[in-house]
Amino acid sequence: MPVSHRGRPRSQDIDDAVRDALLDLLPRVGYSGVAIERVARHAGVGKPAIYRRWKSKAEMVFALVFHDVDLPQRPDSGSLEGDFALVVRDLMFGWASPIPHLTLPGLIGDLAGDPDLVSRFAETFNARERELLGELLERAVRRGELRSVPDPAEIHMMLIGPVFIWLFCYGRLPSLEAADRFARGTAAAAVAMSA
Amino acid sequence: MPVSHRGRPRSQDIDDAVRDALLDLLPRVGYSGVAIERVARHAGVGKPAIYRRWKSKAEMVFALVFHDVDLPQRPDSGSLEGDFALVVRDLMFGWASPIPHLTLPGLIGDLAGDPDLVSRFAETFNARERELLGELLERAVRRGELRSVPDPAEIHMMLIGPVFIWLFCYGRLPSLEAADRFARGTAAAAVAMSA
Amino acid sequence: MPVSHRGRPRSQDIDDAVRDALLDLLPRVGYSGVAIERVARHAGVGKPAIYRRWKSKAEMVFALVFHDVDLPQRPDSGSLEGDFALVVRDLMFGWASPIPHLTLPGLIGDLAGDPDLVSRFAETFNARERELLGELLERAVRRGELRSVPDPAEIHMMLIGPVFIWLFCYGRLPSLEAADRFARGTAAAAVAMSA
Amino acid sequence: MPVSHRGRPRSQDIDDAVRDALLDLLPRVGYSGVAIERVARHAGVGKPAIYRRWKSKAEMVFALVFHDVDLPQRPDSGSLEGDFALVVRDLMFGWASPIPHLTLPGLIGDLAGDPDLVSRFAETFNARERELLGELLERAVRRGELRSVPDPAEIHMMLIGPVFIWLFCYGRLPSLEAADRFARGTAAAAVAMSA
DNA sequence: GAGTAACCGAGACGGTACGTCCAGTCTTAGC
DNA sequence: GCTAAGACTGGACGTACCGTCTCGGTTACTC
Repeated sequence: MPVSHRGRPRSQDIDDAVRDALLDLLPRVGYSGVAIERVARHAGVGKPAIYRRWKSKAEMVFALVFHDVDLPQRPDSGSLEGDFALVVRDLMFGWASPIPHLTLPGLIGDLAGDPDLVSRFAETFNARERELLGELLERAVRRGELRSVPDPAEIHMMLIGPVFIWLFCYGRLPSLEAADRFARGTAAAAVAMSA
Repeated sequence: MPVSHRGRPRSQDIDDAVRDALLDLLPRVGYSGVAIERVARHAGVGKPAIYRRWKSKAEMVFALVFHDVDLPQRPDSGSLEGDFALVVRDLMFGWASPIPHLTLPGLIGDLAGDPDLVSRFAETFNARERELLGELLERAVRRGELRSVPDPAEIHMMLIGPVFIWLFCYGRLPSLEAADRFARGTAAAAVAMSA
Repeated sequence: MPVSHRGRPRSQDIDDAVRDALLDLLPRVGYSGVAIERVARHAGVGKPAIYRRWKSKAEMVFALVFHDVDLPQRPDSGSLEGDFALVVRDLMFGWASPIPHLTLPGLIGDLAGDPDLVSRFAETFNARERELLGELLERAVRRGELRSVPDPAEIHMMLIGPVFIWLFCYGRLPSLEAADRFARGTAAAAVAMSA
Repeated sequence: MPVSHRGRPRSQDIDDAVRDALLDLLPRVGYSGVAIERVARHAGVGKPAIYRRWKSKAEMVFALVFHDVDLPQRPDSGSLEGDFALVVRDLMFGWASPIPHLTLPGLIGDLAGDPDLVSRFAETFNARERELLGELLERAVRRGELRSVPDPAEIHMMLIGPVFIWLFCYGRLPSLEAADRFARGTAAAAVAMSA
């Protein structure tokens, strides 16, 4: 059933132009170099058309860049440690690719000012990941590696936190060996936490 | 031997005024609300006097707020898990206090633009912490909990990463139980990684 | 016979609400502070309802404020000079009252863009005044002060022009003495122009 | 002795570019079509550079367009009426030329909001004209046409007022005959007012 | 007296312009 | 010779407003 609109409907063309402009600008000038005015100019669009859609740069970037990210399928590697290793590698390569690399830290820096956006970020951005983690942990329980399923959110933080720090506070990717060590360590941590 | 300067020496009064102004502004307006111009106005100082000392807001905040942070003494709790628990609690309460809480994510967001600052941040900010962690891990080796000392930097990331995510991506402090679970998990991870 | 309309007739309530809103806003914010949107908001009415009635702010203000101005009765003072003195005083006090004072110069400034409105303004706003002036001049002819009746429009301009300049370019009312001097001078001018 | 400046001096290039842009835009789009933003864009200059120089559009237009207007020399025509006729014709053609024609009414409309600008406008714009009128009236006294010199400001208003009304309220130039009638009438008025 | 077509009011839209804040630079004077 | 202060330029901010368009609903003619 179509929703009834009260005034003039929004132009899809503008949505598209803004998205294109943003995805063009982000890798070239980084999150802090993206200004609403610049996006508007680049998209050939007025600023209020953007402010009508999103109430801040953070909101816009979140909606257009991070909202609908699809997570890769992760095959069963046969062990919790192997499964975690795949997750860590996906994270590393996902966040090291230009747009997330240039966007994530700035976006998180802007989250401070908008508690509502924080919760949506937490929910939307991580929900699918936690769901996948849940499945993965259940497999480990079935395998007998874990006694019970720990809170996937906590495992999630233990997996992404170190990668985030490494990338954005140390400015470099962890080595593959280090990544595998993380995976091994986190697998052991999961065991300890599920006891 | 003191270095000989050509020309007028910098005024210590200005350093002090700027530091005071910054520490007054940060908790009131947050990192993003701090503008060089505003700090200068608040401190009754010209902008070039600030730009002469630090080349950006990030640099200034880093130098004045994070550079000389002293870490608390951490007694030997008798076990690796207990030692980690103390570290995690210190982190939680340290980062949750107003200035770091309002400053860290924005500062990390700005690090992206300045690779040099990233390294200094990594070195300075974490060096002492890694040193303390090293001692703590050696104690664990002596106790027989660990076979060898893992890279303190990696353990450091595993401890601070999840806390960072929790605080700044989820917008809330972990519960004390969760913090202790982290400590237990990370202790197990250290064991696994030192094998 | 009333004209037959196809469709829904205009609501008188809206006309009234708009007039009230305009007359409330004008003295408070001045001509330039009156925006169609603001009038509409103040009147609790949609903008198109206003645009459907008048094609611009100037048109609306002209129609609602200046169209139906009634001129005061002017008794026969016994001499052309005395009659002119009354006209000048009426003008002075009329234009110095809040709404015309805040409205006239802005409205005239906007006339530039709308030649059609200029003519309606010239016709409507001044027609009655010219008519009264005509009577007054005829009285002067009958009295023998003038040989013939000069063009009332020209006399009109000579009476209102200096008052306009004084009020809106010099920003103050002429003194009563000056006003009387104007009247005496213009009476002499009328004599000279009717010769 | 050159005045000592404390900070960076203003760029003459910007003054020139803004003046050029304004004088290019005014005849093309009229006073109301001139926006600070548009002038800035046209001049390739930032808006604050304009706001630093003039606090409003009216101020800028007044300063750049009307401040330094030179009045034409007016030869002695041999009679007060003839002298007035020349003044009226100068006014007519001066104000009918594109820039004043498109600018004056809007500018006067904007004066309302700025009493300070009103006085400067009154002083600067009219001072020279009043001075010339003073000379002209003294000539008439010497000729014996006037007994004494009336207030040049009042004569000024009687000359420019009707022309203003004709041009900007009636939207057309007076005929030359009408202009001459004005001159004759105003000469008679001056006689009556100087008695 | 139901159908229909025109017109209505409200509100959201796209875009221009507003006036201000701030980043970063330049100029002059002082130490 | 470097410092300090102040004024400068221009990019970006977030908002008010303009004039238009879409929409559901009302009204008066038509059949």
